[in-house]
Amino acid sequence: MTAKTYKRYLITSALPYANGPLHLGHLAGVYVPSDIYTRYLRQRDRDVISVCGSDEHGVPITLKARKEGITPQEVVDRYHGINKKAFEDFGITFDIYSRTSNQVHHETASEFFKTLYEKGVFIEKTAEQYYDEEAATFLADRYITGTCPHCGNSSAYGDQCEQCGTSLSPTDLVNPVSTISGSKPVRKETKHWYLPLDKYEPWLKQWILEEHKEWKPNVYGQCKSWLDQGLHPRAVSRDLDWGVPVPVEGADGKVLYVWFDAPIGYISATKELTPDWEKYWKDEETRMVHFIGKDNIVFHCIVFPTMLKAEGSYILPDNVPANEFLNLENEKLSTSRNWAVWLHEYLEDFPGKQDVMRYVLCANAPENKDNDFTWKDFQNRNNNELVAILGNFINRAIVLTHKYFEGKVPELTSLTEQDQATLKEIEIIAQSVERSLENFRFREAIKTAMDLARLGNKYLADTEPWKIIKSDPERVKTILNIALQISANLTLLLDPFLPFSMEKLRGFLNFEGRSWDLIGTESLLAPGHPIEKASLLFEKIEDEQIEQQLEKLHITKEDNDESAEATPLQPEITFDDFTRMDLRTGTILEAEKVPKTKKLIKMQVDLGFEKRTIVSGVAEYFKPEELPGKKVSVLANLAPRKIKGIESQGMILLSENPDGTLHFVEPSEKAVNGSEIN
RNA sequence: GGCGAGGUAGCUCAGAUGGUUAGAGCGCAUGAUUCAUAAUCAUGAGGUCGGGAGUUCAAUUCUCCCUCUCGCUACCA
Repeated sequence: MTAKTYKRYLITSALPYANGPLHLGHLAGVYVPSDIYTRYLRQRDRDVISVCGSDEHGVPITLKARKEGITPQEVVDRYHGINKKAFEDFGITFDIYSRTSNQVHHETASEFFKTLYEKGVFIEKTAEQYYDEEAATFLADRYITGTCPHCGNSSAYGDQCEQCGTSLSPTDLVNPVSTISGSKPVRKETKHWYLPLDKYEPWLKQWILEEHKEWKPNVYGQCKSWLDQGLHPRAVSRDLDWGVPVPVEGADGKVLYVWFDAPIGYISATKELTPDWEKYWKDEETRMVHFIGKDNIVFHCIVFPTMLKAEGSYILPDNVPANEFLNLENEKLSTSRNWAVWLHEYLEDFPGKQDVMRYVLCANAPENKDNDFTWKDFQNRNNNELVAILGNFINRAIVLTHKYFEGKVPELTSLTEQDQATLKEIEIIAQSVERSLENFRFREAIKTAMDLARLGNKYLADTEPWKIIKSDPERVKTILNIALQISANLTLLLDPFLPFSMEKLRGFLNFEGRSWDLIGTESLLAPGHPIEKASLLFEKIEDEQIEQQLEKLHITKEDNDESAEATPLQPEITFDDFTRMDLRTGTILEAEKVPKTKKLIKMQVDLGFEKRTIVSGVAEYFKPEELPGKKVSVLANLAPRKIKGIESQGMILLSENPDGTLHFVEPSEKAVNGSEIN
């Protein structure tokens, strides 16, 4: 809660990375809340702009381009287009949806770097890195493959071995190879710039831990965790040819690291939007709010503020209402496993139902913890809430008006106590919604807003106009007038949440009012004002539609299980290569968990001619007590390696299923310990 | 293993600087009602607030330990 009042608002929403399409998780975590908040502020006639755009730099995009044989620009053009359209289709109304590959951004980011550079903010460090002489370029970690020093996988990447999951540094690799030219890279010195986050630690502690105790617990806690662990300088440049070039002499072939470059995208988008951009970024009377997912907390709460602080002339975010993650039918969303509801596919299956999804995602937003999206819940909320409560109330009010008063708003005659209480309630509800929105409690806000429709239903049920129309038509005039005023108020109150449906409802009512301040007014519709015949605001979603969606996911799951993308075959080796591996049969004698680790088990393995101690990371799938007696295959001549202080003398062979489960490669019972495996 | 977040009715979630009968929506049951997309309205049944110990006159709310889920981090096949 900010005691301070602000003149204007700058809303930023996390820049989606332009190497894939958007799914429900993105919408629920970031864009629906940010859009609701922005629409609300606009409706209050606040000076507000909402900026977003595609994050288009970074190594994954260059890799995707290489894989598909197109340029990085072509990759980002494609997804920028798709995602921009998806946002528009869902009514996410950014004032600008820009992109970091455009010129304004390049200039802005470049200038920002230069300012910090000239102020002497950065630390310069020179380190050895692999260089491809044929391609005349330094190699990003992902562009180098080689043999993993841990598991012997010969196609490990420079940053990680996907076979054993170890994170690596390129210099760890045995026999490194450049994936660009296939040549053997050489080590060469290269200079990089680092942002000394550690120096800003005291300031960050004061700013966040003391001055922003009102941030959400998940955000505050995450920041505290980082600050308590101690911050380290972070490199802001990379050797890569895709990105914003480092604007310093002698920095050829270097670009700004994508995390440095991306948040500046908020600034450049604003610049592109308005020549007045500085008043949004450099005036203390602007309230800046970052909408992000939890994966971005550290960048928006620690790194970017540090950059802004170091630059000196920018304001800092006042709040960062980060959401947690959304699961789908009880499983984590996953782009690579296609476990997602893609925005464009949703609209194909449910055309015109943007608001239904907006509603469900807001009502069940992962505000405090990870939440689950299920199709059944989607159907229930649509049928029981949007259709039964909201749509039905509107329909009742309009149908009755046509039935009794030829579609003209009847006049308000005398008000009973209940009438007055009902009208008063509108304002109370509106204030409550307002409070929730100001505090970024969107699920509470939408629930409260729906109470207005509930109020309408209750009012009709209590006053029973259909009963008294014959005995007291004057009274019915008042009743329907109030029911219609509630409907008009609903268009105002629900507009931030359900913009498409409220547009439609305004059409039914021939109502043009948009201002939030009108809410609570009891004469939004003048007596005699004509309204249209109602069509349905929301329609029921049938079981078959839900089953279809579940079937779709079911198929995805089967595909994943069965034809799980076969990992590409390793490069061919010779028979000699093979014979260098000494594989033996063994039996596990004892096994115990290595203390203070999550996955490691220490085993004694009988190889017949000797006993070995082997440490293996299988504790997540096997209990130590079930291991003794198990036959295993052992790579016996692997160089010993110290793991958690224990020397592991060899490696036990395991196969890994697509779902990550591990299984021993078990020789048959008849195999004698120590026998060679050929 | 360390750190952070979370574990509250069948489901999805609120809440409490510790204090009388712990809340909402959906679902369920019963009743009312028919203007309405079999929609609505009322009433009700459901919870030893993850488990254990401690502090206190009093804990679901504070402290400690344990456990489960998610994330970050370390270690790692």
